Order: sequence, then structure tokens, then C-alpha cells
Amino acid sequence: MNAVPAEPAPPAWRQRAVERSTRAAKLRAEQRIQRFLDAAQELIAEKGTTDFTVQEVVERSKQSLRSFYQHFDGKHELLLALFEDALAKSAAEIREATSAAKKPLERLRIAVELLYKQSQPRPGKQSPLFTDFAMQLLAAHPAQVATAHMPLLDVFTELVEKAVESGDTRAAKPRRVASLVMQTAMFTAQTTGVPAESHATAVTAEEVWEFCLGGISGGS
Amino acid sequence: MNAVPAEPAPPAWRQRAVERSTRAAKLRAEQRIQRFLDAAQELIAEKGTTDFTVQEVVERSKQSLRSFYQHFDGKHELLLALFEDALAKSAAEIREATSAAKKPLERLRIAVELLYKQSQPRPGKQSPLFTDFAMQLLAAHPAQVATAHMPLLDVFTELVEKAVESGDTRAAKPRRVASLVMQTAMFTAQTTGVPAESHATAVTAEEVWEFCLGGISGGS
DNA sequence: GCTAAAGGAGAATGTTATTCTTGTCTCGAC
DNA sequence: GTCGAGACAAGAATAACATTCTCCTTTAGC
Repeated sequence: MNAVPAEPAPPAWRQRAVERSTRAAKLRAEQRIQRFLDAAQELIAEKGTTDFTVQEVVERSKQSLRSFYQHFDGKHELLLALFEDALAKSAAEIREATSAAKKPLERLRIAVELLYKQSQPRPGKQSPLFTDFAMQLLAAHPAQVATAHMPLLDVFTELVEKAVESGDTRAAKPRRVASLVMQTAMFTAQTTGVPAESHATAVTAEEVWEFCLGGISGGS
Repeated sequence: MNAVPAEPAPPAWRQRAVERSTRAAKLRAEQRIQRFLDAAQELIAEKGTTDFTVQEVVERSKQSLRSFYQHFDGKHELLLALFEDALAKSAAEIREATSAAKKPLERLRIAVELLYKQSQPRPGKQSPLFTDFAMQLLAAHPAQVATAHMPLLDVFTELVEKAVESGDTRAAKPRRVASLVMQTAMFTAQTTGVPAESHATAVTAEEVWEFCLGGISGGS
């Protein structure tokens, strides 16, 4: 694999020099990456979809195509980065919001309803949790979605565990149940806001919560 | 809107003549459409995605691009047709499978677990219920998805209503609850089969059913 | 048989992502 | 202070598609 016989002594001083020389470059790179990210975020907010072109991102960030492909493997990676970011932020928000309540079950209710609201397609802007990209990703690379969901799943698992500990509910496998709750909240939010041609209005956050509450406690 | 003053008498005989002359054409058109549909279905099964090109569909169906665009508004419509078809078939299968059981709740269990299995990404072929296209559609045109879901929703609503009638469970708004159950089963199926980098194996059909069962009965 | 619509073959167009080319600039090494 | 390497800008080139268009040929109904 790495047979390099003409490399006798690992030059230590050289490494340090290189490292020093590298640090600055890394910083610059991160700034550039952030500029791409910001520009893309703006475009998504403005256009309401992820249909922007790479050109647009490049122009808005005042950088170059060359640079873009030097920092990202492609548009896909850019979107993936934004997606993970959004979910991590969402998890943080939920953790923050739930800290207000005292009772574990109440906390869980807040979490479910907040996640539901966050996942709902907003009137103006595009919900970052659920863009068309997120959907494609789910179908094409579910593993990456699973990874991105991790922060949220951790929050929900924690909440479910607390609820079980306090005896407010039971759930044999908290993480599994948390996963179900989370996904139910996120996905069912998608189909709301539809004019609903024939059948009545879509489900509400409260209905979702009640459904999940029943699900947590197990059939009975 | 429809002001056509130069159309004095609605020529009845003519209409019949046109209709007769039209029937055959309609049949031919339907055959061609079906050939496109079949070809596309094959390609999806083979490639596992909806990434086939229109060219491929045209070649496989031994027709022409011209003809394709004469019958479909675009690739989008072709996929939408396949999607609706698949969901309608799924609804029929579920109706069939549930007819075996006697107890309403048992029927519902069968329905949930079958829908879950149908929605799961199969090893070889692509689940028609949940292609990447279905995801994009959900994000871009939720109303069309809602329409396509209707047959399934009808089946589930019916099952929930029966379960409520028989006193096996309660549910204030059967259609709402049916919608939640259906979506939970379909969506949670998507994230299974993932190698699961860090956390344990994904949820099973049984777990989904238990979760839904609790949800149906309402929190308690 | 005649005519108009439908169909076939494939070229033309337009949009994007992605890669490649060329010249410029910056920054640390000496 | 200058040199050289790598980062970068600008944008041309490429490639993959969907969609449309053109020019014929076939066909179905009269």
C-alpha cells in the first residue's frame, strides 16, 4: 500500500513548518466554504426551492466555479451540509424549548409539536428540514439522512427515557419509539397545508401529539 | 368565457359520428400509453431508480419521442401515472389481504404491516410506492400526492371505522387517524434497511403496528 | 384512392452540472 | 525583496437530459 522506501527520516521540523503553513490555508478555506453556504441559504430562502444553479451560488458569494468544486464535491455535498446544519439547529431549538417545562411528558409534547411546526411547509420560505432535496436524499441515500437525523433522535430519545423513568408512560425501547415519534411528526407535517380537494382539513399538531402519545404508551 | 356566436345548432348527428370515429383512436392511444408505462416500469425495476431517460423509455417501447410527448405532458406525468397506479394496486392488495381476517383490529394490523412491507425499499427492485420521485412529488406537489393516496386512505379509513364500531378501539376522527396510521407506516418504512452506522437495527413491522395501535386508541 | 391525423427518425435547442484552461495574485520561504 | 507554489477568478468546453421541431411515412376513416 504505502511502500515508500525513499523516505528514510520523518523530518519533524518540516512537519511543524507545514502545519503552520497549513493552518492559515485551512482558515481561508473555511471562510470560503461559509460564503458558499450562506449564499446557498439565501437563494433557498428567496426561491423557496433548492433549484438554484451552482452558478448563482458562485455569483452571489463572489467566488468562482473553480473554487466551488475545489471545496465541495458537487452541489449534492453543499445541500447535504445545509441539511445537516438545519437539523442540528432544529435539535438545539427543541432542546431549548423543552427545558421550560417541568414534567417529562409535557416536554415531550412541546418537542413533538415544535418539530411538527418546523417541518411544516412555511408560507413564504422553504422549511429547511424538508426541502425537495431532503426527500430525494431519503430515497437515494437513507444512511446520510439517518446520520443527519442523529442530533434530533438523541433529543427525542432522551425525552422519552425521562418520561419512562418518571413513570408517566412506558416504552420498551426508548430509542425505537423516539425514532417513530420523530418520523411521524416530521413526515405527517408534510401533507398539511394542502388545499385538500375532497376530504376535510389536514391533521393538526395536537392530533399528531395525541397519536404519538398513544403510540408511546403502547397499545392498550 | 365560451362565447361562440357562430355555433347556432349543436349538430347532434355529427357528434355521434365524431364519437364513433374517436373511439378507435382513443383505444389506439391507450395502447400506446400502456406501452410507455410498461417500458418505464421495466426500467425502474431494472435500474432501481427513476433516473431513466425519456429516450430509453421510447426505445424500449419501440415508439418515438414525438409520440411520447404527444401522449404525456412530460416525464413528470409519466411518473405520476405510474405512482398513482402503484398506490391503487397497493390499496387493492391490502383490501384483499385484510379480507381474510375476521376481527376488525386484526384486519387493521394486517393492513399496517402489509403497507409497511410494501413501502420498504426492496433489496433488488425499487418499491413503486416510494421512489425518489414520490419524494420529490411530496415536496413539490403535495396535492397530487394526496390525490394518489386517496385509494389507500379510503381502505384505512374503512378499517378504522369498523374497528371503532366493533368497540375494539376508539378514535374520534377515523379519517384523520387513518391518515396518520397510513403515513406512519409508509414513511417509517423508508428508513429501515439502513446499515445503521451507530445505533441498533431499525424498527420492525410489529413495532410500527404497536405504535399505531396505541395511537389509534388515543393517549391513555 | 384520398386526406388528415398520427407516428417515426432524429436533428436542434436550452438548461445545468461538472471539468478544463489560462492568467493573476497572495503568502510564506529564503 | 524576490521566487515559486498553490489558491483563485473568469469563463470556455463538455456532457447529459428534457423538450421541441422538421421532414417524411403510415394509416384509418371516408
